[in-house]
Amino acid sequence: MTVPPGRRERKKAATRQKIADAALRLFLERGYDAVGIRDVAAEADVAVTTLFSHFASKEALVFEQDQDFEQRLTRAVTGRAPHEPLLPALRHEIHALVRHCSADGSAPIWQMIDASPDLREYEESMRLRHAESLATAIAADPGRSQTTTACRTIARFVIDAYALAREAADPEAAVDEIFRMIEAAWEVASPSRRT
Amino acid sequence: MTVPPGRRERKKAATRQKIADAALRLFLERGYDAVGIRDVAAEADVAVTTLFSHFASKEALVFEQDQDFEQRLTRAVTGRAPHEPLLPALRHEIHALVRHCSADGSAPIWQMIDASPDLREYEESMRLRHAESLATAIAADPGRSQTTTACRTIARFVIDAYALAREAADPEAAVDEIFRMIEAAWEVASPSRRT
DNA sequence: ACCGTAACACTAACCGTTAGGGTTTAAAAA
DNA sequence: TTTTTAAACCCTAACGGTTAGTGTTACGGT
Repeated sequence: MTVPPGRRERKKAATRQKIADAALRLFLERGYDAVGIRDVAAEADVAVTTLFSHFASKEALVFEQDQDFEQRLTRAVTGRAPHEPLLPALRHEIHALVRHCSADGSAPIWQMIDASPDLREYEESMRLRHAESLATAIAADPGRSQTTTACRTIARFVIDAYALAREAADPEAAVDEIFRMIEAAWEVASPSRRT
Repeated sequence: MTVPPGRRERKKAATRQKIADAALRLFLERGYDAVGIRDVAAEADVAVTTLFSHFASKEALVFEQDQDFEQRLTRAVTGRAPHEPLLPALRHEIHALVRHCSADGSAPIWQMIDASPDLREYEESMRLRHAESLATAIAADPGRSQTTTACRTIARFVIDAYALAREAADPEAAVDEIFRMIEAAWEVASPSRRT
């Protein structure tokens, strides 16, 4: 699996990128709704069926770069220092993600997403999937004694923090505010510390 | 507005009901995906355009009875006894809602929903809307000093409780467990009580 | 050199949804 | 009552995302 990728895989990746680039360009130029799948395919000079073999849906074209969101979250859990507490690590990661989406040169993209109900809905159900894998990561954390339900709950709360902070007037402050609430929730879910 | 509804409105309501009934019958018989909009319209003996003048989408046909979900939540907040605490009232309501969906004769419906990604996605974005109006209701509660962000956060958490409990092995116990966490989160969001 | 198959193309369709335009009929205005 | 308005309905046709069916090309392993 670590062999240098052959010409075939490179071509495939190039095609995928070509499609994603064409899509993003057209979407930003004319607006998401005003661009059809057939337009994107034509711009990228591929067949419609090819486009759909690379992307599962029109919405997926927009969230192409966002696959690492899930990884970053789970790694914030699994890849942290031995005795580093869980929630501050997650808070730090959410901070970074919020900053990445609001300050970056990717601002017009998020503007477009916020303007389209389809895209917002798609994003939300992405987040739900992310919450599930985050819950799994949390549940697998060594030395935990929380129930499965508690882990899934906290995972959802963390995803909520991201979603709510993005819409807040001061996103960074909102992350901190919500995480204070999450920490409290996490505390009472720990059967280890009795009052 | 309290006048007896005229013939016109009665006919309209009857048509709507006829469509909803036909849809549910076909969906349960053949499965949601296997039934097309044109099938439903034919079964209800109306035109496709008529169907869409009563229901915004195919998914909406399934959640027809579920419009009061939103109202029940906001009323649990706005319509409770003067000094009754907020969260126990919400917990009680969520308990009722969870019971209603899992025990009832509506079990096959929820089975169908859980089996269809489209329907799950639709439900989730419904819940988001519900969370928003719940947040508004909470923010409008007299004697509150929480921030807008805190109110929206708690509203989301409550909706999460519903969603997570429905998927848990013991839904009722899950509601209680999650609400313990929500209560803790709500506590730290209150600037009124200093440690 | 050869074969299996992954990547891509083309056509044609399916399905949810909407626009356009027309008919009936309940209800409000005259 | 008569007239007028408009809501509810119907039909046809289409649009746009998505998929099935069927080939064709060319890379990669043998």
